[in-house]
Amino acid sequence: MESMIADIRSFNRFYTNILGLLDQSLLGSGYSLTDVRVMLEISLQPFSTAKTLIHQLNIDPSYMSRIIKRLETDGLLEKIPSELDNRLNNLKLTTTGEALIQKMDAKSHDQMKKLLRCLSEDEVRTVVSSMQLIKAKFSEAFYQFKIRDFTFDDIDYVISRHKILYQNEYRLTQVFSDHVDATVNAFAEHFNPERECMFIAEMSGKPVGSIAVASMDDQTAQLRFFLLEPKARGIGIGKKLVDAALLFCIENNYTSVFLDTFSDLKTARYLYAQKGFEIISTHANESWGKNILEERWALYF
Amino acid sequence: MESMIADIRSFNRFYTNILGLLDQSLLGSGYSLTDVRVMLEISLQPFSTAKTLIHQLNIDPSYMSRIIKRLETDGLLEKIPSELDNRLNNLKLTTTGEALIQKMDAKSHDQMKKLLRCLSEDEVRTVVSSMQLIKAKFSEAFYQFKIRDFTFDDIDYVISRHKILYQNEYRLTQVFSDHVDATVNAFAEHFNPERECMFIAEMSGKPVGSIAVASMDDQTAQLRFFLLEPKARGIGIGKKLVDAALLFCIENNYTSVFLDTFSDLKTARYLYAQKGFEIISTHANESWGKNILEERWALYF
DNA sequence: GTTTATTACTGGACTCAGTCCACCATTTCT
DNA sequence: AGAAATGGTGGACTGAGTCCAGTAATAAAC
Repeated sequence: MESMIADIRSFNRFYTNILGLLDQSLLGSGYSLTDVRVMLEISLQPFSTAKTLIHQLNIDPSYMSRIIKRLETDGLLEKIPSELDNRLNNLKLTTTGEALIQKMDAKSHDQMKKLLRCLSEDEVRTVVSSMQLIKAKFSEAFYQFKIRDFTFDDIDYVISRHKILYQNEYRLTQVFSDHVDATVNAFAEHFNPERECMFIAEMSGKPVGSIAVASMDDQTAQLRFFLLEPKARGIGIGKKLVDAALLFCIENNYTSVFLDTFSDLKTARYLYAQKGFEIISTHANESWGKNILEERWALYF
Repeated sequence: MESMIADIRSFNRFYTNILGLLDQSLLGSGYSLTDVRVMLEISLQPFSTAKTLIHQLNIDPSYMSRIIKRLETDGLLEKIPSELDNRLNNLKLTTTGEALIQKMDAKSHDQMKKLLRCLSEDEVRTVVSSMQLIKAKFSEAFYQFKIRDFTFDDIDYVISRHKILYQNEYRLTQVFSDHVDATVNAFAEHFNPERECMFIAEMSGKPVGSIAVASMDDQTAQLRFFLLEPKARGIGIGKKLVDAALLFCIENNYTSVFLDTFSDLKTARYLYAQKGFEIISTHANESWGKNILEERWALYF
């Protein structure tokens, strides 16, 4: 065991060097790693506020204020005063900002591609699966998360976090809040344990996410209330939640599942696409906030 | 391929966080990561000079000067004026300095151990082997390795690195150093290119390892001077060196090969056993250091 | 054997990233 | 309504690291 720990520490030193070399791609852009992380986060979740970024990226509030100010004067992002709370400013990259992020992302992607040019596709595949194993085990070691059935005590969590996270991240209106209140409560009230389910993701004993399967008819299920706390993102929990829900659908002989989401939720949309979902209809919904493009995704087993 | 690159980059972001958390073990020590890297390097290679550190760790000369000065006034290292060149100062950690490094190393080790406590030994084993795979493939991608015949210019490298590495890693005495000096020089002097060979492993053009085949008689060869720099370990180069040496033995009609090693060299011993070597005799040798159990391994074709 | 160039190192002045603290405006709690 | 909490901001500061201009010692050139 001792020698394995030494091996892991040796890998850490090795990988520190690798990451150091890779970070040099940002050099010369005039923006620090932190600046880029901020822009990336805003790009992934438009209508973030300074607050959410401070927590997600673990940056000093004062420093964040300065970064945002600088990026704003550089024309890379714009502040949109929140209608719900005058202290808040929703943040959104300008087209210039998006373009810069895209350019950096492409550059970093190319750099990695170039690095891997001397490895065969099969070799890269083994590397990727090794990385996934490490990520999974380390997430487990660091955070201890699990997915469990919900209890009625979780309803409050699901409602309040849904409201807060969506409001903060996507600047949705009170109409959306009321909608969440109503639908979650209705779901819980008419809950049919034979045909429906709700799962809660826990990280170190605290709920950090949710997903539900609601029965539409004998053949058709709907995924609902899919939520993941920012701090729990990017370690495969979202995927596991969706997997658990889809497994439930298959086991219960549903032949199709659909879900409603909107175009800003990029990570979630990527996950749906990966699972085989396809967009079957879209429509603008202005009552939940400005410029919301609702989408209905469906998957047929 | 594109999505695999995305996966790798996702792993990089994840692992950046992990490493960030781990680095916090240094916090509160009053020394920066750079300070520690400097001390570690001096600890591994005593009598380094500022010059060598500047190149090895890629630190600004002026900054290095300041770091050294600070560590000196803190009583962690001492400057020993070089007798050959008055501009040079040889650097050596004081016992306080060594103790500090040891303490930090132990702390870092414990931290990792604690982190892994919720994983089974088997799980850790899979993590370690995944890491080794990544290290091997990335090393291949980042650095270019090759194994080549030695030239007489390599003799100095083989002697000096043998001394330094064995002294650092196994606390061997001056007697061992002298022995290396004598045997390597003797080998080079009486070198018979028809029946003997020495291979050098190179990483990005710099020697990182060696192995030699010495002729004992028509039938019997001896493996000698097997060495691999720490940074080049764990990526299959040692195996390649031994393979090259054994191939040479077979091609030159030797019927047996033997080698002398000692019981502390666990990784090397594992490699020998894998190749079919067996221990044919052991004896304690106290003149090279404390508690050295010498072993003679042999392989018959 | 003196001049010139190079090397190893050093100190001053500076930049840049990030932190700490005090403060304001707004919102929430009671 | 008043107290407490929240989101955000600017001033002053620290600490890491860089740039440049030296100095002393050594090596090379003529």
